[in-house]
Amino acid sequence: MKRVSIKDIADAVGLSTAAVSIVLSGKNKNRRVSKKMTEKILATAKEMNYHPNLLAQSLQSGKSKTIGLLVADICNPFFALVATNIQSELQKQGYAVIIINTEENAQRMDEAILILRARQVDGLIVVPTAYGEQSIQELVKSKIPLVLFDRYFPQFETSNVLANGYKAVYEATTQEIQKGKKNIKFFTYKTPLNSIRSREQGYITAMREAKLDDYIDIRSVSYYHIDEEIEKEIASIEDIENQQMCIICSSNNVSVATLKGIKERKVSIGKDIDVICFDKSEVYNFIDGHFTYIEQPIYDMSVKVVSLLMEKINSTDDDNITSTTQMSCKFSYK
Amino acid sequence: MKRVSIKDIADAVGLSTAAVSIVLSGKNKNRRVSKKMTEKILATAKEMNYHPNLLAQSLQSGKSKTIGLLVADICNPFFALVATNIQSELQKQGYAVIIINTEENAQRMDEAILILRARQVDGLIVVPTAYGEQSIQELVKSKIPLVLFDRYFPQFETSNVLANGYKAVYEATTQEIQKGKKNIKFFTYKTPLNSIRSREQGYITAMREAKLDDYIDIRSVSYYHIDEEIEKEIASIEDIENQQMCIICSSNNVSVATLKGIKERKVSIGKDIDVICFDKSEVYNFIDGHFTYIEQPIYDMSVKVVSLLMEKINSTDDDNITSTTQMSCKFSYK
DNA sequence: CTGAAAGCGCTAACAT
DNA sequence: ATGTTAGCGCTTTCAG
Repeated sequence: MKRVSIKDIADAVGLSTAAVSIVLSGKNKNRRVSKKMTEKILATAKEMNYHPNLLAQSLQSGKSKTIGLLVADICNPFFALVATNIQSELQKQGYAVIIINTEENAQRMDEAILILRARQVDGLIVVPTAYGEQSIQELVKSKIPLVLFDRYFPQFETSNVLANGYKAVYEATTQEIQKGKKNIKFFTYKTPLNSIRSREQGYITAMREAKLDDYIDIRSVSYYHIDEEIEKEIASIEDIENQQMCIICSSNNVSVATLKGIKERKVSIGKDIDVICFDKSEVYNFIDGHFTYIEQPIYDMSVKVVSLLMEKINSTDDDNITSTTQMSCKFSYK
Repeated sequence: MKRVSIKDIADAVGLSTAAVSIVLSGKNKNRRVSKKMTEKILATAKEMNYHPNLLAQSLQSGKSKTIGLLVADICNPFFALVATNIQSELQKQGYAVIIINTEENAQRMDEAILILRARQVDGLIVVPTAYGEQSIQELVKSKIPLVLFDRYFPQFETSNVLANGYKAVYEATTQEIQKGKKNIKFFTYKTPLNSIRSREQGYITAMREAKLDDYIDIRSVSYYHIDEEIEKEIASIEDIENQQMCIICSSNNVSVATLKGIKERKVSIGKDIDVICFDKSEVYNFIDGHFTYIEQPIYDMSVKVVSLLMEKINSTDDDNITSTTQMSCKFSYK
């Protein structure tokens, strides 16, 4: 069961490999090869069950038609959906995707970058991990087409696609304030990531603008124990049902943990307490009561990041214009 | 910013590309190259920031060190976790993974296979879609190293790794019967996939063995509307709280839909009604009451499928021994 | 209109 | 101990 190459076909039809290549790659617009021969080549190619070797094509063209996708945590449903969208979008354009899970670990990100560069990927989409500035700087210097997703480091000139979490949380907070709430807390986890931090800033700014500085209350737990620690935070709130309280959550895992914690307290969400969640989750269907959640435009963001990357890959000159696209979140009510 | 090749280094140190290749690929055990030169090569390689081109290596070796992973539905948390495990396992062995989501669509599976073969993948792990027997047959004929995961077609000689859903559901059903339950229903969706069907068989067999043929009640809904239709089924059950009923679910999406449906009915799970779920889900944390769920050994299955594939890839002769590994599920109680 | 030859980066086999 | 050569499969000159 030997692989059949262009040479085998050339031998079979009695032409050169060049002629066969031209025909099979559809570059015979200008009739370099006669119609008769074209047909014969096509026929024997089919007959011999020819399949082009993309590796060989890549080696000669210098383009692997492969994109590397580095994701911080592929089991997070948000990133899982993003990865799916990106993959399907790139596939349409003839690109394959190698996805690597960096597990929020800068060292694993370094390894992954090495692996992908060795494989001559044409570009990279990266959800950087915390403390990954080193690797990102390397990538920037290397001039490889690169777009960051969800997070970025302002000190480097990269192109970035993100949801505007600042604005979303700012608006959510303001809305609560206008409803008359004052006791508004922000639940988050400890991280330097600007995606999360800017959501926090949205909260702080809204509170300050409303002169509610004294009410600002940010509970920040360890990333590795979000569930337990968030639940502990909630358990520790006294008289929770009579506080006219609102809890704003900085991320999907914090949201789920918060909902779980509140469930234990037997308070009615939307009546005794307001909650504003980040990202959509299947568990919302199992919550009694009503609340607002902030949805990132996952599909649009995925499409955007791919189109940006394609622009970079296809731009001949290396002006390398960078841009940061902030996309608006949507509010939903459950 | 040209890529530096082995030739550049050869020129720099004044040796042949072959010498450089031997040193850089660590094949200098037998001192082909002098110690002095070895060091010089290593040094200039580092200095010139050399990185090997795996594409070129692949072309010449005929091994791409890449595995294709076809998954029927990557957004299903079960497969998401499987994909993550497989990827990380293969990465340890120096393989990259190209994951393609076939969306339970046989045609997309065909396309994916073409793409992956063109890229010369060394092997394939496939979660076949329903009605995908054609493509699987092609793959079998092609002799490319292949292992199926979660589902298979008995008519083809493939190696398969699956959870023993038959046994799990058989035991679960039997357990319920021993508890004195008779009114045991099986909720599933319409599909020819043997993974799901064999779970159903486990239910049927257990019921028959207990002479409960008359109680056999299988509700089978459309795959594309599991949520609505399952909920409708549950809504249609009269006097649900006094039936001493048990519902066994055939899959994770059916389980979640069932739990949701039951929630609407305000019956107490574990008291008024028993439920047995398939796969673990985050939503279980939000369910009041207690129930049993069946967990597939995801990690072990992932490791197994990788090791099987590696065996095939590394086996020189083409005896191509096929095997079906059925792994036991675990029962958990919530 | 067609074919020959070179070369992408690498390594295995064959010289020196 | 080191170099040379050929070739993996493909495309792109360039020369008929």
